Amino acid sequence: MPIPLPLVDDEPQERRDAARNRDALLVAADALIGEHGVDAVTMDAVAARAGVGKGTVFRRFESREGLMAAVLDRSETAFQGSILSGPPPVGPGAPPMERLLAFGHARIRLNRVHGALIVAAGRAAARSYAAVSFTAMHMRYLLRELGVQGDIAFLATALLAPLEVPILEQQVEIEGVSIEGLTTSWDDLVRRVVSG
Amino acid sequence: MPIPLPLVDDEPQERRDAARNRDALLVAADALIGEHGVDAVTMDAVAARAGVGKGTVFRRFESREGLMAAVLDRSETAFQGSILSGPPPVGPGAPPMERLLAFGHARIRLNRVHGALIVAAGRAAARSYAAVSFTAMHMRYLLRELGVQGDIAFLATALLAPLEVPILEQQVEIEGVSIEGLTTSWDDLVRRVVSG
DNA sequence: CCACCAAACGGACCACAGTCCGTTTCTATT
DNA sequence: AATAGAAACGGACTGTGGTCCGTTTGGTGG
Repeated sequence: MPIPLPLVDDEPQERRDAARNRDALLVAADALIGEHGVDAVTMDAVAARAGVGKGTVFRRFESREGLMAAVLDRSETAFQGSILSGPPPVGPGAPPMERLLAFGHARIRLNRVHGALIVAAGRAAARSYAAVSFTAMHMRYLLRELGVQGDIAFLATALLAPLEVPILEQQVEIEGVSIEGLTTSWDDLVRRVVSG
Repeated sequence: MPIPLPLVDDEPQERRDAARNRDALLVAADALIGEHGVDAVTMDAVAARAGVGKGTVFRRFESREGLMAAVLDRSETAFQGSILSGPPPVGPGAPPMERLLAFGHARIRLNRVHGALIVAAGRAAARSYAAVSFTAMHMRYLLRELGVQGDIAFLATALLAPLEVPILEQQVEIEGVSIEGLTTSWDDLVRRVVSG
């Protein structure tokens, strides 16, 4: 009589149909976003495209934000991968200051590309795969490497804040700043904070 | 035959009933927010309370965000007043660095109090009485007074960004930072940026 | 005082996020 | 293979933001 051995896998394990539907929904959402843009994608449409009822969508993803966060997850995971094991200067191997600057540039580019999706994911993004906490953690790590004194956690937040989507949008769309201008200004900010 | 003389007042001037309704709607919204909190206030409820049709609400304020921005406007105008002509150190009279720090503290307090309303006003807040652009302008002015070199506009944005409502909320609600901790950390950030 | 009409009104109507609950499907157990 | 019960399903239903358009009203020129 083999005992179930609840090792790492303590989740009650998803039923086969549930897993299938989750995949189908993510594929459908991804496709619809690609075709019509994030803002035009409705939950009914996603459900219909995946061939499931609407209730199923909400059972799996809680809310529209939750679904968007799940879609976003793929690209965020890739981003994390490039930090953890990608080529320098974003990945390991470059000196901390170079990594820090490169990280910011990458984040700016990514936030410009996925802006609408990130906004649509809202606070659900923070809850799910913890994009927020991962980037903050990495930031704090780099600041520590650089020997920065003071409230590292807050300084990390403060350096990340101007890279947030709404602020980037304000700068680019309304004040007409270019991406290059943005990155060089951010570099300046980083140097001030680090050397301060 | 007197000519209409389109002086400063080039707006076509609001009709009497329209003005009355706009006031009634703002009063109703204010009251409902006070009674039930921002998130529980529906446009139907505001219309009913003001004794007008729903169409009228949207004619006046465009959207829910627009209405919230209009309600918010009062307190933002007061805030601006305290900067332009209030007592130091927020108002004029104190040395720039003191004013800058005091400004941040005031903004943090205000954003904590009006958080939900500010979020509900969303991007409409930026459009309307330009809370965003006013604070940014003031910030730039103070940085210039302090002789800061570099991209003043961006540095102003960067110092303002960690004071934004969602980031403040993240810090306070999730990371459990106290308001005092927040203000002293922000002070540190300011000193780094200014002296950098 | 009247007639005119642009502006404002109001509430039925629509679209979409999110809920509810009776029905179906999976899987563990025998 | 049969069965039971938990989990998942689906789609009708609800609440709310936002639109539309036929009706009313307030200002103006005669």
